Amino acid sequence: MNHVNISVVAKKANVSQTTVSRVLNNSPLVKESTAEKVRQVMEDLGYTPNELARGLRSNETKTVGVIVSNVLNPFFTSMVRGIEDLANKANYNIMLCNTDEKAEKEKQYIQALVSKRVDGLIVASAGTKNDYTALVGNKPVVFVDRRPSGANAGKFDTILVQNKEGSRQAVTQLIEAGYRRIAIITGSNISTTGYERLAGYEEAFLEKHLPLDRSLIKMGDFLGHTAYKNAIDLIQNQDCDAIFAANSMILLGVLKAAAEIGVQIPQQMGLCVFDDLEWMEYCRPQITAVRQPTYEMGTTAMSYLLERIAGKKEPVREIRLPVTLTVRESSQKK
Amino acid sequence: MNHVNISVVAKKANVSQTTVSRVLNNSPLVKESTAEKVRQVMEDLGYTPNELARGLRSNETKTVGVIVSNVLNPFFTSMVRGIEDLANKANYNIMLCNTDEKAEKEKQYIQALVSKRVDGLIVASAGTKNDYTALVGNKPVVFVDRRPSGANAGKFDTILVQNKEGSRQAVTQLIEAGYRRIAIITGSNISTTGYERLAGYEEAFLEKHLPLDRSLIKMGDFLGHTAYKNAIDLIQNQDCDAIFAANSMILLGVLKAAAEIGVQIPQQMGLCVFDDLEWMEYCRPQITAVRQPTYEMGTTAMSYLLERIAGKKEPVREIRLPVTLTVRESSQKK
DNA sequence: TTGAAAGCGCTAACAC
DNA sequence: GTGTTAGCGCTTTCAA
Repeated sequence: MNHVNISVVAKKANVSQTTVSRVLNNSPLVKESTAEKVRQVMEDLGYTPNELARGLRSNETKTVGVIVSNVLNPFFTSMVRGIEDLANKANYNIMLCNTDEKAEKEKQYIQALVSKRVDGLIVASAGTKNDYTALVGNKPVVFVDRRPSGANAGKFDTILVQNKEGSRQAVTQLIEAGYRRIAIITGSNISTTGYERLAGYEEAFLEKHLPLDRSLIKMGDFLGHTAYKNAIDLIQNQDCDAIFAANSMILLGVLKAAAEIGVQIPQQMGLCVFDDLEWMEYCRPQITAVRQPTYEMGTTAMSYLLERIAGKKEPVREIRLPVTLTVRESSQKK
Repeated sequence: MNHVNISVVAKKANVSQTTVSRVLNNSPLVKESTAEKVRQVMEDLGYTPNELARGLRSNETKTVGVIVSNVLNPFFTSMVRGIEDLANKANYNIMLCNTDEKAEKEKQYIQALVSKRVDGLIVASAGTKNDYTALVGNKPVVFVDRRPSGANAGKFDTILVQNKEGSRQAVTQLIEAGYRRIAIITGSNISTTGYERLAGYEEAFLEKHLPLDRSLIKMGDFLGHTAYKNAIDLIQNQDCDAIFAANSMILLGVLKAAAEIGVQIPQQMGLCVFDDLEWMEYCRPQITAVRQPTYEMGTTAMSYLLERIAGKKEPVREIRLPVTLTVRESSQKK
């Protein structure tokens, strides 16, 4: 901003830079009267410490990087808010990045953030190709939502949800409601979320001793780009009578397709989604959804990260947060 | 990360630090063969330039601060995505902050970001109490969504939408659809969004020569905290037959109230909202909404900011992006 | 309780 | 084309 730095303050206050620095860091080694005088001068001069210089010297920036696939996905929005709230409480700022699920973009972001010397990273991994240890060195990283399968991925704390279980419950409920040709539209099978949600779907059929029709499984992307097209195909050509959308971005595509074609939900087609949003309760038909503790995922990830930044050396943790199915109108055949 | 810095690279490559620095900055002053050698050494050593040191020296961090009231509001989510996309293209990172509309929190964020030497700031101002020039000095700031009325606020570029016009159109349509006791639930009257949307509401009544009933005007908050309670009161005690929600967070409270009380939309009550979200088109009843170009607001703000960072000295700009009303089921009495 | 001085990793005159 | 040198603004020994 202006050009008042620590030495200007020091001169004006007739003390050394060291003393000013001590006041800045609340060192108890400074006589209270001196400290008071220095603070007064700081105020008068409108002094703002340069955190770049501080960081350069002390190797901590009070900044963490947050890398998600797309903050427009309400799942990530809420997680990011959880992260930011805790970060703010701990006097940290966050740098937000969107990868759009592209491993290359993710890699570039990580490099940029490491160069900017963030104290740690929270990553919803886009892919498996990145070798995280090579990228971040010994900087702490917490993975959220997905466990990357790349090299060294097992060396970092990871926060997941009960994907398989949530998915199994949702599909089981559709089966019990009387639907039979139940389709799933999900994202890439490479990610934990992708294959675990698919696994839950398959398990539900197995448990009910029902046959699995592979043409009812659509693997697109979690960004929702291909969901509409997939839904159209399922409804028009595959004779499906229910769709399980593996996240809310996919659901939007399904809703669009259903509205266009004019299928009645839940009479002609059942519907269910992984990730519960507020409006799903208020619209008609209300939409059956698997709730994930998104905000808590964020706060948990951030609290883990803060512990690692503080130097915690305990073994790597992987936790699964619980999900809950809320059955609403869209999955109940009249 | 590790301890390889510019001098290590220089030694290993048998050149000076200057040369390494030049290679880093793609200076044309370096012989290609030398540059190639240096690059090779960098690669071998896994060298990552320290942006803190660079920023300290060069006074630019390639980082901008983004301050919104709440990223959970899809309006801001989309704007943030727009900002981040353009930032990424321009090789910038963003620091994201949520103020929850608290002037004090906003002030602390600004101070922190200025200390961290962001190159500029995009702010959806929480209040009027902050003197932005005092806070940011001569650092560029672009205001979005709201024009702060505080000291010196007129010195910064500002991106707004046609609040009054959008609101007027929405309420006019409700009137023309036959609703008469049309209520508005809006946020604080201090913000541009607050008073302009209210002004549009009032103008619609004036134009139609209809009386204005002050008991149908509820001024709560844009975070949506008080919307439910206000909606309950309007429906149960004020005999209102339509509600205009001044943003989507408020709409959720209204929907909740309507669902609980069991009023039929649009037969018993009309509904309309400022800010159009994808699901509003797919749920039943489809919700009439005023669309704002949220993503474009973000990219526009960021492009303005980049210009200012680059040193553009032109007069302060204030622009209004257009809004469009999409009439759907919720505002059409059968 | 305070200060002098070195140096974090980099860039930018200025010389050669 | 390349190197020498002096800081950017701060923290941190070490000494007093």
